[in-house]
Amino acid sequence: MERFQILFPFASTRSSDHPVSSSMTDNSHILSDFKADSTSSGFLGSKKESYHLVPRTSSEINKDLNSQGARVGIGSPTELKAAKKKGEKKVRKPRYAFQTRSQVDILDDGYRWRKYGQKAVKNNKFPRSYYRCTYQGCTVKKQVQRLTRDEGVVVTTYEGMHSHPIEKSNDNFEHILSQMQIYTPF
DNA sequence: CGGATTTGACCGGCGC
DNA sequence: GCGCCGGTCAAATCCG
Repeated sequence: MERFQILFPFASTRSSDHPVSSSMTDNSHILSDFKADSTSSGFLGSKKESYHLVPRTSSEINKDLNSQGARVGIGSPTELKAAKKKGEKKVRKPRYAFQTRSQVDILDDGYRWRKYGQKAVKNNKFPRSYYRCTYQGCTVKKQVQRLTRDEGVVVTTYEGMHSHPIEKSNDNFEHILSQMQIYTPF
């Protein structure tokens, strides 16, 4: 349960013919940016929430980069303290943050999302968008935010796990393949 | 007409 | 206790 890659077989734009191109080469600096920001940016750190990044050795980071591009796993319990209804949801929800180089904010992962909010973020000129999975009974949420520092980078934070099948018809192999190319520089 | 967005209001937690 | 801030709600609006 500590490997979250399965959450994200593919991430891409739905209708664009060309994948998220851009450079997978400067991932290294993306990661370091991420870390640097965590000290002062509004996204991480700051207050309580403290999504502290899992400590990694540089070699591990390298492995990650090799496997999939920048990915940051975060296991910070967002404990919702008050079980508002009947004391059912005191479950801590780990959040998982991903960084992706993309021109567009909407990364379609195969699930259906309904936007339920948008807020301006401090220290960031771009707004953050809040989405909820529309599958009945599914409470998975995600936030999407673009970095001011590098507007080519989109940070997606997932909260919760899907316990249902993907809603999209994934029979479009060509599409999937084109998505996979993103992660395979060779 | 029904479902998804938009957008300002609202709310709870935390720091001062 | 008050005000800021991040997150959510919900009414109005949009769009197929």
